[in-house]
Amino acid sequence: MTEKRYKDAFERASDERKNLILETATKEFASKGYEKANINVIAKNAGISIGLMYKYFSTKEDLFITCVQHGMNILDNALEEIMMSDDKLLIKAEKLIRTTCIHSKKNANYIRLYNEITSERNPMLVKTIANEIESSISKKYVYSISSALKTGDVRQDLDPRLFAFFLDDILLALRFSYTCDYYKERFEIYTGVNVEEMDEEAIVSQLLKFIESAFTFEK
Amino acid sequence: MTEKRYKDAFERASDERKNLILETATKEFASKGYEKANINVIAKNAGISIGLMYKYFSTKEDLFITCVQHGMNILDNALEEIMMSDDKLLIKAEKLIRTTCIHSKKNANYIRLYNEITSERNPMLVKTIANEIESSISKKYVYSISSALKTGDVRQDLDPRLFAFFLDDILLALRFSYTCDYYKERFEIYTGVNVEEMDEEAIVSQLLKFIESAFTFEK
Amino acid sequence: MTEKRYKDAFERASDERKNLILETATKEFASKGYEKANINVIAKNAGISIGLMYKYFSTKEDLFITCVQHGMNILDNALEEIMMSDDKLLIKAEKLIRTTCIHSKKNANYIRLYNEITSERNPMLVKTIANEIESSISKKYVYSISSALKTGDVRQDLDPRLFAFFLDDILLALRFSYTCDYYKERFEIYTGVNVEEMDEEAIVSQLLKFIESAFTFEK
Amino acid sequence: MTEKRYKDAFERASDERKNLILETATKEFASKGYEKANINVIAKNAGISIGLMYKYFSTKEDLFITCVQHGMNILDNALEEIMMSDDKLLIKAEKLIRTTCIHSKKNANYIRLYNEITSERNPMLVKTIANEIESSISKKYVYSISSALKTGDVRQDLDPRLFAFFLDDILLALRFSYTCDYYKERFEIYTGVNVEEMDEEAIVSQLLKFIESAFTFEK
DNA sequence: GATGAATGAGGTTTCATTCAT
DNA sequence: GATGAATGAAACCTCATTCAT
Repeated sequence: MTEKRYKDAFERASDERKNLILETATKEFASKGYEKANINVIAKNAGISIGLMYKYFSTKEDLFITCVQHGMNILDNALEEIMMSDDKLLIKAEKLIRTTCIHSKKNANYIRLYNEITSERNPMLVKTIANEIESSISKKYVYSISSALKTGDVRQDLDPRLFAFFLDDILLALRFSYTCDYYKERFEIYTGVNVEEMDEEAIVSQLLKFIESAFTFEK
Repeated sequence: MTEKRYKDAFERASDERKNLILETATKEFASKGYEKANINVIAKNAGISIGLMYKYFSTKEDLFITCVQHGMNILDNALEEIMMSDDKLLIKAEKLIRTTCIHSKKNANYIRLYNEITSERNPMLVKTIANEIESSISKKYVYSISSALKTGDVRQDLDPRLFAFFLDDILLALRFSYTCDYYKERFEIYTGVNVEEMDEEAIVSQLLKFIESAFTFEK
Repeated sequence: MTEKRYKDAFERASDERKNLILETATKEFASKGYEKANINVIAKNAGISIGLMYKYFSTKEDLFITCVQHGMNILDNALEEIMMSDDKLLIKAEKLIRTTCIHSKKNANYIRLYNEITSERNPMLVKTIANEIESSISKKYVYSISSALKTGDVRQDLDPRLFAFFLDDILLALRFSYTCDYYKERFEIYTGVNVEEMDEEAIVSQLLKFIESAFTFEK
Repeated sequence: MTEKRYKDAFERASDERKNLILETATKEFASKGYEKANINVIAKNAGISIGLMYKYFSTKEDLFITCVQHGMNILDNALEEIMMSDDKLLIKAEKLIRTTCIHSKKNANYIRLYNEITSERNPMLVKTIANEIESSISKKYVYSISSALKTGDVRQDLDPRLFAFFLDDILLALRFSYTCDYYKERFEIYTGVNVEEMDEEAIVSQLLKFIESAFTFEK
């Protein structure tokens, strides 16, 4: 489903090499940003020649996109299990929040790439990437909420798609708050505490309250 | 309070010129991104020489920051009135949502700059900017929620700062959904409808439900 | 005799202003070098507008040359008295050395300009400046040595002009050693001591020996 | 011992190319001066792209310093043989003078760079370069004079380091007189004759007299 | 498959000088 | 006499991409 942006030669490379290249590139893109990241530097740090790099990826953009897709898969797998379970919505929500926190800390660089993509201007590219990244997750959200609607576990006057959207807005901001300098500072400004020093339980419990009420209350 | 990033010469320029420069620059930054924006092009489009541009701003970065600050002031003013009123929290929330929608459409380019800043890597700069942008708004939120806490208008077990944070997360995503290509696509993926074609009332009413419940429900 | 490189308007300015401009400019040229010195900065530091600066001097070069000429006059006056006295050559030499040391410390910036001129590439300009600077001094040297030749105070087989040249070579190096970073370091490398910390008497006495022998010994 | 200012890639280039680049650059620096020299022009004249130039040298400054070091090595080699011989001091002196004249004519551009360095303002850089250039030569001088002191070939009351300094002052001025416009003019003003047309023997014999006396005479 | 030398367009920034007021 | 806003050419340096080996 996701369009591949690497050449066949990359597929033929050893897993070790593939991972090394992707990790090295992700690190560079995450720390410098797309424009300032340097493909020649990435190649050197990954221990391959620039020529070989271009045997693997046609352009800088393709390398970047491949990194993004790779990160997206990791996130998707982490959520897959949670969302496909038979748990009630609020149980899922709690798992979702905890997983979001843990995953964001562990895969900080991929989240940073995600934020980077977010300000990309190439409309065609953006459309493609957004679909690759968001479709899968949004479907899981909407599916779970719709199921809860049918079982009467949530208020009946909610629009599942918009509520899924609002929910993800908060989780998205949380992810960025754990990983991107600007959002980290924003988090501290709002809460008065540095994310890294904040008690994770406080976030979980408060956010759970916020969501639980939002989804279940009905006048 | 916000540190100025323009030179005295810029202050001495006519209001007309100041606005033209800021608007031209904002347009360029918003459409190309910081790195790809071209100062020479901005100067030409603003009808001044590049030399004069550098009499007004020491660096490309300073010009960018000044644009961001300018956009932030506009947003801040728009919210000032709402947040400082005596309205109850939910009335404020409704006004807030509507204003966010309207303002985002009208000042799309400034919101785009905001998103751009968000992926900046210079930690010092980011810290400064984040404070300039977020402090004022966050204080308004927290103040309003805290007031509502005292008057008993909202549930007593909420943490005003975290709830303010969650609230702004959604409004932030909404702003970006109106203005940035990636978020536009994301919005459509979630809701099935293009933001520009969506009935604004649907957003307002659903988001209001979401917020109202989140803030007022208590087991 | 020295061609003036300032405009009439400069002459009409008050002495205070003239001195301030020349000193400010000399300082800038001495510390940054001709190319990197900034006329706009000089004007600002001298408390006049750049427009007025150009009413006083047609070009940056003219301002520079005027500074050089000014410094040269100061040096020339310091030597005038010594060289025109009736003292014997070696007495003159001693006074010359001492004066060179003192003057160099006091007028460091002018000496630095002198060194700067020395690497100028405009052949016409160089010719003019060299004549303005060197003619007067060289004549004094040659005259003094020639006199000493006639009175039999020095060896009869010396060429007064070449010996004057050799003598000035050393004094020139001494001047630069007191004022220019490179020559300061060179001095320390040769002598093992920083010029500023060296006992001036050591220099005087050794150089006097050097010169005395050179001029008076004959097989 | 001298710190290298070129990148590894430069070392890997062919000797022919290395020489061509250094000579082309030296020519440009010598004729225009450091500031006005144009790297793009140097690259073009050396027949390589500007990009490759920057693969060889990180900055304009590094290219310049490398040229200076290269010139210094040539000079150092020329003096090595003379100074390390068993000749008596005055024999060495004669060879030194002749070699200085010949070398200066043949390597005029390198001497010009030397003069250029002399007015550099970066104190750190100047210190480094001065040591790279002067240490080797000064040691040779001081060693030779000290030896002569022990064998009783020179006056016993001289300070070998200061006398070495005075000696080099004159040779330095001679080098510049052969190569730099300003010093050429100065030479002519002092001697009445253009350096290029002057009988080299006159210089050698007079300077030898000057030095011989200075070093051997004792009251 | 793998290398890395080579390219060159393009962008930020500086500053001497002009000129209308 | 005095101002300072305005100009714009020019230079250093970066880096994605190619291609011969």
